[in-house]
Amino acid sequence: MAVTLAEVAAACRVSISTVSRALSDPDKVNPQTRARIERIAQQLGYAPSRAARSLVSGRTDAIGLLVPDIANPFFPPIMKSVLSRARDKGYAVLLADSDEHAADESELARDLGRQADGLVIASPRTGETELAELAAQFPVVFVNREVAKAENVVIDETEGIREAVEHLVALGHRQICYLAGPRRSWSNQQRRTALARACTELGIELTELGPFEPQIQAGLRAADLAHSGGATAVIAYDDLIALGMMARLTERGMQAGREISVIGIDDSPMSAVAHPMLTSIHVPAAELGSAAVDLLLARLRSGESSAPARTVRLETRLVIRGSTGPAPVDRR
Amino acid sequence: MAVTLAEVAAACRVSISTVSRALSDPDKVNPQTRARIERIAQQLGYAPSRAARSLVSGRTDAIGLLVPDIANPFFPPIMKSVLSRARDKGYAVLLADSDEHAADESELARDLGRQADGLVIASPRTGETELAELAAQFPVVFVNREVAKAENVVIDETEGIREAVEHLVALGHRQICYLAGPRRSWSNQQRRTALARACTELGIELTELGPFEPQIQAGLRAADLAHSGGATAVIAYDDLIALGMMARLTERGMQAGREISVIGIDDSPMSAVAHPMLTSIHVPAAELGSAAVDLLLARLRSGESSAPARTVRLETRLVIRGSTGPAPVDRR
DNA sequence: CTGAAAGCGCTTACAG
DNA sequence: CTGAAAGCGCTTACAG
Repeated sequence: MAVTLAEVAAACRVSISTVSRALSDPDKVNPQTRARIERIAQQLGYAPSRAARSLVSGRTDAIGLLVPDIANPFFPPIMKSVLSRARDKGYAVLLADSDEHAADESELARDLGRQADGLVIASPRTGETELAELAAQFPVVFVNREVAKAENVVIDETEGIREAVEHLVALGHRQICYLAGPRRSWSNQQRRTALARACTELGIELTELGPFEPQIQAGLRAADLAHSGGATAVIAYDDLIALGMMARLTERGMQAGREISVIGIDDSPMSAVAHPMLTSIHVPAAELGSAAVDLLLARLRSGESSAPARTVRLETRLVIRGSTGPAPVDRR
Repeated sequence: MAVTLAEVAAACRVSISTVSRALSDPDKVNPQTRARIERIAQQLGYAPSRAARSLVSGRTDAIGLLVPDIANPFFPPIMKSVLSRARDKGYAVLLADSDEHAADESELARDLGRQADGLVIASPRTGETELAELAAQFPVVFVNREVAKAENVVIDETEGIREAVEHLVALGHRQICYLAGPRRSWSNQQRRTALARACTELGIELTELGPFEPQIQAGLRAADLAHSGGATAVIAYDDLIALGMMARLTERGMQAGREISVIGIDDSPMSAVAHPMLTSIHVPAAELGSAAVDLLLARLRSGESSAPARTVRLETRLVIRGSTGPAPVDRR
């Protein structure tokens, strides 16, 4: 079917080796014959067999990307930057989605790992031990989770969360409710810890509801719970929960920023759709993806063991919009 | 590094051929030795080299998926169903995103095609001729676009659009404005044609604005244009434009379903976030993806030429929510 | 600068 | 039922 090196060689009346060199290591070949070979290869529509090349090189020139849920708007921006960075560097991307099933992550990752040179695993829910095993087996970079001795790209929400709490305090809120994400989520732990510290330092009372799945549906449920609980301000685990909460408030004739203030985390593009627009903690999604690819490729280049595992930490900041406002007087 | 057939063979004291057969064609091998081989292969953690297998079989067991923009919520549900169906059938998925650049599609598709057994291309913007060339070069299934002589899975919006127009007529609207999508978009053509016919048949006046990019931002712009144009109802090319329009209306103190009715197309999950919730034409995204994979694998199995190209057509229907309401009396 | 040859890890007729 | 051998399409020392 496809044109092979042998056919090009025959057409050029040179050996296979020469064609191979002319195409992949041009300096080692006479400029004139090289030019001729290149021309003829072009005419014949020669494209090297990936499988053959891979068999001898031991590389696949592909990386695997594992995500818990493509439909969660948090991930597409990360994925897009992974794709574009990978492509720039000559790598294809194999995709898998665990559909939020922690139990499937390991198997999916292993399958990907077998077909790729390395893996980028976003927001894994799997236990630390299992992830460490994965990282021992394949070159892996974790995104949005810090696994000991592995390479990670994480979000440092300390600053963004502190800004959020200060913002609420300035608006007169004295009690904040955290709408927790999945119990086993690493970033949920990070966020609640950062929040607890900020509240303590600023002398604010902190309560918690949840856990909630990172889905709009869960946010609807959260809204009624939070409101009946008497909170004047909530910070949600993510934008989806926050947006769901706002939708439910509106449905009940209330409005975020008036009866109750709502802050999300992620600052996904959807924030602009809600009314009022969602105040959210901005997470640099694009950098998350490109940093992950850079880290992974650096590791592949350095040949496994050499460099010590690194964790890249990206900053967050608060983006203020309409869903936060003064604490209502009667509830303050 | 990885365990090879030869190592397993040595450990079992049989030939490579026997190990190969025991593992991939068990019937051809003595049950007892087979059991022993399987056990030892397992112990050694043997996993066949994809590259080697691919080199002899000529297959990659991967399919390529090309999408114009992962961040557009229309695509993730389709992608998820492609991923899950492909996995069920033992195929990996290579992903590429053209970032809405029609000019890059062909090259991306060609690159994917070289590394996969076949391609699923969603909503391509490229010209018909070029797509036909692609389809001649690789096994391809187009999603959301009908390319002559190729395999396609498309949406038949006739029914959904007719329901939408009937719905608006019942609410007293007599003039509908279509917020057009990208000029070269195939589904934009489909939608405006279906809309024109429905309006003619129901004696409704149809105007058009645009083209607009399928993004929230474009919807904001569309809102002011549509409102100043005097329309009492709009049908947008997709949910993103519709949602952007609603956000802008709210910003200006108006509300969809009151001053102006808004209908989207796609019925993406985001529809539930807006207030009021968006009336939209439901598109069966999951079926779109699985049908595409089924069609592609059928083609791969049948070995190219045999079966004639098929087009699978999926039905749409209107989902009524709060963004449509009676035509305002003063403008009617 | 160029060619012959070995080898990457499998699968699969072909003998036995 | 099992083994020896050829071959899939490349790359890369090794000679010349």
